[in-house]
Amino acid sequence: MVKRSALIEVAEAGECCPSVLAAPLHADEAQELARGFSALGDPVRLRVLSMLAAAPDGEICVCDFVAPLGKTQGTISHHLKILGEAGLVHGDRRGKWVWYSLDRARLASLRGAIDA
Amino acid sequence: MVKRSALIEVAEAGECCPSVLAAPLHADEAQELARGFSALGDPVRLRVLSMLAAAPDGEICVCDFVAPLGKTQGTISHHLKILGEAGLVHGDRRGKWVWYSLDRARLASLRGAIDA
DNA sequence: TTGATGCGTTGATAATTGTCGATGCAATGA
DNA sequence: TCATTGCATCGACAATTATCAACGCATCAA
Repeated sequence: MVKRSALIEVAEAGECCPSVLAAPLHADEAQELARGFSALGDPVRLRVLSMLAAAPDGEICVCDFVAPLGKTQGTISHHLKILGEAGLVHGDRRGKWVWYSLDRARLASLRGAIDA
Repeated sequence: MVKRSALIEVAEAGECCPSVLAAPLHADEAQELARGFSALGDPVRLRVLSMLAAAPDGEICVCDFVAPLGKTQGTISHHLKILGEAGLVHGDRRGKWVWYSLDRARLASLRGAIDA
């Protein structure tokens, strides 16, 4: 797909961001949205997001999710990967640690899809 | 539930409806929210909701989902049940037909859970 | 260099889920 | 009454998923 200017992309917002309430969704649009909402459809991942939202510095390292969520490190890593693939979080490696932060714009995008 | 001013409702947001962004979610709150978002995490169900949102009369009978969505009647019924259990749709039987309608308040509630 | 620590990945397993075909039930009309 | 139609449910199956233990890799400190 050809990359165009940001302005044009914004002007095409109605085309790029499908909405559940605006008009009947096509199969591919629904597939894309469903991927996003599926990422929200797990209690562990919702708690990850809420912890990130409440973090004073806006970021939390993987090791600090383990104890509060009561899951093994491998499981936490698995959920962070799913959230990352959905564009909801981003990881930043600094030395031994990887700090994750919330992508509020992506969350707002999903919210917009079910907005009146 | 008593209706109060918007300011007070904002102040009490953490008590009445769990929010992902307000404060770290507890396991049971996350479980409840995850059930809602899981219902949104399937392309067929999203298309059901979008069809209902676009329906002129605000309701559609089960048989009218089958052809557009390309699924069997049993499968459609299955998805409608999941949406119903999540509180997102309601069915109303009239004679042989069951007419489903969208619960916009419930959808707004889920939207509010990921609202800034 | 060696040992320890944080993190991602892999393999395995149990549970859940999406789908279909078949069946059963209720309501309608002949 | 009987046949038909619309819908929910059941049984079965394949695919996905959540979880853990174990492993490998990278980084840091001694």
